[in-house]
Amino acid sequence: MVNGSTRIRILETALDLLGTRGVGTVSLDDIADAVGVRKQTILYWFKSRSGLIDAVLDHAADELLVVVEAAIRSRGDEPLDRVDAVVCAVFRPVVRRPALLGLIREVTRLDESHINHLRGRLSAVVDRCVSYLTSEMEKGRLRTCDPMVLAGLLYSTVSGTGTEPIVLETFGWEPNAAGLRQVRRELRGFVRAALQPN
Amino acid sequence: MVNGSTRIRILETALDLLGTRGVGTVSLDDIADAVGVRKQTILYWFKSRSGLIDAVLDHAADELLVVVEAAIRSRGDEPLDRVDAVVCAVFRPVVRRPALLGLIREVTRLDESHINHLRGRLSAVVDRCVSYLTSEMEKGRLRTCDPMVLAGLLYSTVSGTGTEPIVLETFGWEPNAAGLRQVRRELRGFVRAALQPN
DNA sequence: TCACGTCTCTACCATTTGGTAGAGAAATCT
DNA sequence: AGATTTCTCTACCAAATGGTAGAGACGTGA
Repeated sequence: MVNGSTRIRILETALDLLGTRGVGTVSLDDIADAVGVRKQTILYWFKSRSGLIDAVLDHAADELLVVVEAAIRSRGDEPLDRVDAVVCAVFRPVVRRPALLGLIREVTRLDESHINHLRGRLSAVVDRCVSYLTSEMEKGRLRTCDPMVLAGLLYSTVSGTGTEPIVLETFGWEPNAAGLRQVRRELRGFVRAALQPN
Repeated sequence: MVNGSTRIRILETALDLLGTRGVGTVSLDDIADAVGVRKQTILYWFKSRSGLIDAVLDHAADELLVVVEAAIRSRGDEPLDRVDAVVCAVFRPVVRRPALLGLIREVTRLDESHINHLRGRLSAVVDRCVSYLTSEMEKGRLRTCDPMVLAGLLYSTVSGTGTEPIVLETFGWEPNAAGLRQVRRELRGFVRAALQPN
């Protein structure tokens, strides 16, 4: 069944292009060229540019949810280890698929319908993370603070790390694998130090 | 002298639009409409769209440099207070001018020449921050870690906070002044905890 | 008054955009 | 074999884009 194959290729390519170059600067022709088909092939599989974007957002959400869900379930009882695992999980796309967090960030540029679409997909995991942080704080096993704000801060730190390579090069960061490993190491230390119960 | 007034209005408006909606999704006509002139008036003041963008980047860099420079010089000797002051300084545009950090983030979408342009403007402050962190770490007054990476992490945290409002609403953040104050409070606590010398 | 620089306008252009119409190849079903 | 569905193509369109050409309004100095 050749079915699906083209559709998937379009989705993957669109995710990469939209995520790295921005929703506004990528045309259907750009995506079609990268896939190796004509624009009309894209419009056969997706009813419009907007429909394609929704599908790509879904695709991105799926990819992110899988790794985060796995990380939430992993490891032992110690909350610092567990937070660490989730941070590493969200950090993984920074290395392997820089476009992913970039695309999610792009949601700010889209209209209400796309926003709600993505929000619906992500809210479950977010809620889970927040309520986990809450319960561990109540037990005194994490530094006490606002868990929603903390979760958001953690996310924007990781997300910024992956989506502003150019700005961060100004800080002297090396945009290669070794540099990213170094960043991840420091980030984990940073988060651990920040969450240590008082 | 009416001179300059129109030019400045274009710069300010362009900064807001480009920063909030993204470089790719804002046309000269959009900017002209917002200013209340015709597109050709913009092209009288700036030789092309690309020239306008460079000028806007300069404008943004100026605005950011002023507040950061002031913060670096401020307050006493205690490094945690000083870092706190700089974080607050960079956080201020998040509240008063959300477009500013958004625009700087957009540099990732631009081409080499714009990138180098902005980098040249920002590198001095960045260097200053990094060498300050280095010297305080050597004195054992901050938790020891890689100062370049730390500076970058701090920046991406603040920047993410200001440029991903939509994503962060998913975390339950309130996008109003009170909500932002709360975020800033937590952020400062987070940074302080993370930098405490061991 | 006249010339000149400043500032904004209307009118236009080539290119690119998202999207439509519909035909042709090829597999699949009956 | 004939009919139908799946998939990709060429050809086109109206709208929007960045940019050019050039004229008109306006004040200022000689």
